[in-house]
Amino acid sequence: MSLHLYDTVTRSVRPFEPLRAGEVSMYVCGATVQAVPHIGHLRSGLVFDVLNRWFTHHGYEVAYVRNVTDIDDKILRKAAEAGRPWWEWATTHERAFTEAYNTLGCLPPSVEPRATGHITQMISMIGELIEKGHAYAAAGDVYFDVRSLPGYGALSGQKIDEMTQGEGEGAGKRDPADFTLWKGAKPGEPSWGSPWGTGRPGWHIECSAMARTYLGSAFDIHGGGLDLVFPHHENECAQSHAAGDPFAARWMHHHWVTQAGEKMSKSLGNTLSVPAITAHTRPIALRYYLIGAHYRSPIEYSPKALADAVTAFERIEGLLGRVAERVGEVAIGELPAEFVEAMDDDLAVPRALAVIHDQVRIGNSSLADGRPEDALAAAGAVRGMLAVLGLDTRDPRWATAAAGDDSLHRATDALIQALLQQRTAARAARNFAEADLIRDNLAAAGFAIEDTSDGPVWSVIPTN
RNA sequence: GGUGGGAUGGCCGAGAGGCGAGGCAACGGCCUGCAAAGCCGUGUACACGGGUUCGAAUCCCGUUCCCACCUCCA
Repeated sequence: MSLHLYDTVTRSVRPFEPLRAGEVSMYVCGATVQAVPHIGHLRSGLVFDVLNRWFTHHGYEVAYVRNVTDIDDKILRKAAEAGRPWWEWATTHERAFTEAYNTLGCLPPSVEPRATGHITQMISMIGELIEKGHAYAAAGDVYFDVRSLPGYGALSGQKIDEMTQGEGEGAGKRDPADFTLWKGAKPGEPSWGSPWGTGRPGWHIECSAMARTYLGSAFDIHGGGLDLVFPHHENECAQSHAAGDPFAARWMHHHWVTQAGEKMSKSLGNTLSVPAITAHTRPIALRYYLIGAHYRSPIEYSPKALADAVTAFERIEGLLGRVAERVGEVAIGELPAEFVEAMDDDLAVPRALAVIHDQVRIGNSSLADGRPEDALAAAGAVRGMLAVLGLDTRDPRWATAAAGDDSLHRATDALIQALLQQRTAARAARNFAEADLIRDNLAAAGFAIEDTSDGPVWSVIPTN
């Protein structure tokens, strides 16, 4: 089966066919940089990172745009509360997001355009909308005329007359459902010049303008969190269609991270930052955890679930380490067919992980049964699968101080081998008290010892 | 009020008419001086009530409960 992906518009999984052969264009709504990121935000980055990697695996040239909303009401308000310039506030938090994405191994997008860098494009698009009769200026603001576009509401399944309300009052608004394209300047707020007076852009127009700038009027995929379907994506879609752009060929939305059944969000105060977790859990294991559920299912966060995931990942690492130690270098191998099939089926990562664990068991059995070549093959497949998910333990980005430095490793190994020789001698003399003392001392220092049929093997105990 | 998504064994989490995904935990066994790791084995799970069917966790009808979006939100 070829690559199939779920499309929010048709509410079904359908084959993926790129607009241009061999290329994928993808626009993802990134962060509004008003606060530090929590693991829910990172899940978003992770979902599209895995998709991006999978496209690359299929040989596509991917144009991946993830925007940064660096001007909005909350940024202005929070910066003011903190007594800091809004641009500094935005930059500080953008940096925090970048760091968190990097920590979890997200490959950087092709471009990360900022809203404030594209005011010109937004103004010209708003001009087009007014010209075409889909927008109107009123009292320094410009609104999109929702009733002027017949298909409005198709993406989210909303009907204008059955909605609770629009985005709120607004002086010259014709319909409560109309939304703001341009906000007239208020004293003390940043503003830019425009044909309708000084002001700043509304939220939705930035994505329409930036998607067009980088991906053209038509592109393959538009993605984001489920909560963006309405109003954000509905409105983007409306603007771009009204301006004459075919816009996104399909839409993908991921679920979020919940705690006690509720969505993790700033306003609920049930937020968990990335540093708060990486203080006790290795980033690669956190990535394994956050990637492990299907992207359209919620992840119910709990420390227990995270700890279980860490243990499960250590099982995978265990095989890789064991084979490397006892057989030899594990190269990145071919992907098993079932793995490819799972990934092609709307990114069924849970099933893909099951394939990894099956191979881990095969590898371990092979090792136990004395079939090193089979073990090496299984480990290679495992490494290949991990690599495509961004979980390759050998990728330099995950390197830790202990494992990353070759000379340090050699020195450590020499010391430990000397101790292990003493222990082996003690065991041969059936002096188990001494043998166990050596093992206990090494454990206290952070090294695990395993007695295998090939002799003792040491490893660093992960600090999570 | 409108629109979506859910409820799966002790826990997490897939699946979507027949063959018990996978992980974690537990228990038994093998291996081991003891460990650790690993391997083998052990579960009659699908919110509830009806129905369709040779067969339903999966389809249909009804019920209960939960969550989200319709205001900013990944």
